[in-house]
Amino acid sequence: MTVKHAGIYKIAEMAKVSIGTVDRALKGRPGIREATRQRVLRVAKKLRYSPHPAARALALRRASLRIGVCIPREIHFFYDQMRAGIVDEAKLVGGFGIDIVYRPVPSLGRQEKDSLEKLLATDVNAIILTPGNPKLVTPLIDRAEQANIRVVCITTDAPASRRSSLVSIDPELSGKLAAELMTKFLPARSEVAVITGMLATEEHQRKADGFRSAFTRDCPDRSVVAVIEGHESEKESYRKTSALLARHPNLRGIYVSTVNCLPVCRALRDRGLAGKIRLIATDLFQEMIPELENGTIDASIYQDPYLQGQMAIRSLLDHFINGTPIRSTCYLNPAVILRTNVNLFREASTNSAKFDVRSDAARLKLGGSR
Amino acid sequence: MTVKHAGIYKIAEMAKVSIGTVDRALKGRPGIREATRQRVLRVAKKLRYSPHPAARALALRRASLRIGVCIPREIHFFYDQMRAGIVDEAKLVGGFGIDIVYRPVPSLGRQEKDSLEKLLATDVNAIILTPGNPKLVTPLIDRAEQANIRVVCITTDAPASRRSSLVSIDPELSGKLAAELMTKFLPARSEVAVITGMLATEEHQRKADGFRSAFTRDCPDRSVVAVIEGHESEKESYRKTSALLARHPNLRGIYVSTVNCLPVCRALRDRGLAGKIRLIATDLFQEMIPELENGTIDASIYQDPYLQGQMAIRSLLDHFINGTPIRSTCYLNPAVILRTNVNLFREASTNSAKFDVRSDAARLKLGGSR
DNA sequence: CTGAAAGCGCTAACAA
DNA sequence: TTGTTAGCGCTTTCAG
Repeated sequence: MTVKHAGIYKIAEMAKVSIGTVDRALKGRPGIREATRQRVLRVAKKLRYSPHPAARALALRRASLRIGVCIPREIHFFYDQMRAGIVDEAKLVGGFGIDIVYRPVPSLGRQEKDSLEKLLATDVNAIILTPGNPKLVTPLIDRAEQANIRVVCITTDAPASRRSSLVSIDPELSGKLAAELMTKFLPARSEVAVITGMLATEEHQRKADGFRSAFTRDCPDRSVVAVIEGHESEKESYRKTSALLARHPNLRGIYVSTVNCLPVCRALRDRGLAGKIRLIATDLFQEMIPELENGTIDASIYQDPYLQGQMAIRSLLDHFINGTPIRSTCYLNPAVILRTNVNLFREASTNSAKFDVRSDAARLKLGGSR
Repeated sequence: MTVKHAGIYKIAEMAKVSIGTVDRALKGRPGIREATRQRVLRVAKKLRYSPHPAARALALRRASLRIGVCIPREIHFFYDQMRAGIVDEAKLVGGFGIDIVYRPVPSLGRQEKDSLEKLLATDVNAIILTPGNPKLVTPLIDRAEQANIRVVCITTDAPASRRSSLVSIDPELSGKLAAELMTKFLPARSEVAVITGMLATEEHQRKADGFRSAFTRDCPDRSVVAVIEGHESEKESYRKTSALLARHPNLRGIYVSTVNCLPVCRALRDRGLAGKIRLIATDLFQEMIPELENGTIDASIYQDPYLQGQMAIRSLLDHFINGTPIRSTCYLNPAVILRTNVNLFREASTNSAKFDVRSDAARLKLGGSR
């Protein structure tokens, strides 16, 4: 049976006060005697009161929920998707009065502190951010949470902070998934290599570890003959890959755990090894698509930034609107992209990459200005 | 710059009428002179009027959007997920006043006409359904659409009808995806077989076709030596699989394109072939998990009924709330499930299967009864 | 400290 | 055919 949801009038009636007082009690506003507040709260609890979102949205002229978004602008193909996910999801329930306050940083970790500080001054209710420099922002995150601002980390984490939630792909799982595919692609006794960014980055380290542990698990003939750091440099990656190929003529597979797979493709092609060595890449952008289609890249482990953006907003909405507690970590399933299904991804539709930044920024103001 | 959203008062002012008249014009209600209506509508269009959802939800006592759901109860593991996706998604924006009217059929195609007819009598704004018997329900779907009720088909289609939208996995793509994985798992010159339900079902036929065409594409040494119909019967599937294995000692891979993979696993195990023959299955349910973990099943192509349910609701919400036109078909990406990531799926969390049907039904009444 | 009352944008019943 | 008005449940201001 449906619970007859009581409103503040009902509470007022039962507590023998006016709705003004009820509101004061509920919102923790001053100007009410402690005893009265307790009484009202007790009644509210008994009635299982929860505010009617539509009524709130209507009464508040301004948006009832302001979410600050502090994510990088670069790398575009990745963060544009993330932003689109955030905006789309917010737009869906825009009528509730949700404001997205978009304060990007130029790239991961740059000007993070600044941006975050500005955001904190905007009286947002929540913040979505990609910590690029966890140590630096942890104090700010903690300060936000203390000020009752929910912080959701996305894609990258600030593990030592008090952030309310993390939405991301488990890097270890990414690595393991790549490894499982690789083992299924290759016969026993195969040599493979990992190409990463730099192992000092925790995420890269964990991907590499995940890959190695899963690849060599219960099959000691398999070996990871090299873990190479490309430092996100095209040149360096190309050079090191070429050297790797020369050094290991028996190499049968490569796992590129960063976004930097194109130089690897090039190196393979230049040595006539494209399609002969199994290549598992990471994420997806336009230039990768032909490589998937021509078979140079066998598969890609996709982080789905769009989905991550959506999920971050969703958990926030569910929390603020329905009172659901936020899950402290939400590990998403990495998608496996193959030649067959690459066209189903947003990155493959030509227009998805086109963003008119100005009009997009305008659209970001969602329901707050009605 | 943010568009200053005009309300009905503004329209009334500009058109020199009262808000009552504006409402009549906008809603197509009677009791208004045609000339006036045109004038009002013109003004509204110029002002790019769109109603404030929160205000509507508040003013309407009853839900502003009623969505009828006519999906099967069986097979539980599949349709329970779909229902959960629908309910969760609706709940997220529950405050808008969204009612889900749940009118299940016992199983796919059974009592469909009846259920649908009852639903049509409930004055819903939209219907989500899984046509099990397309020919039979097409007239009903058309009738609904004519009565301005949006019909969204989910998982299965009624292609000849006027349904507004289809949310599903492209069966052909499923087959192709399985084939691509299979080719990567196996050396050249491998023999494989397909086990399906019955080829008379269009979906099964298309999966099998997709698989065959992708598997034999640009590699004529590969061959699909058999396509077997299990007719969703455990016994028949087991028997036929065993016979298949006896008949084709060189068989290297099997693609099970229906949910009926357990008898195949059993047959493989009984002949000592588990883990030696590559097995690609379809969908996911609890009993499959150990088979994935022990390596009998190498991969599964997952339709994600939960996501499909979500998407169906989303497109409806986006349409009714924001006025977005409904995409006539929405093909989702089938997830690839491997041993590594199986635990990330809802089916793998033990409690996900537990539904208290009664309380769940109660919870279905979402925002309408406040 | 508490109560009363005026909206927020829209719907729908009732007057004119 | 058109206009007026009373809410929907909540926020907020202004009086007591």
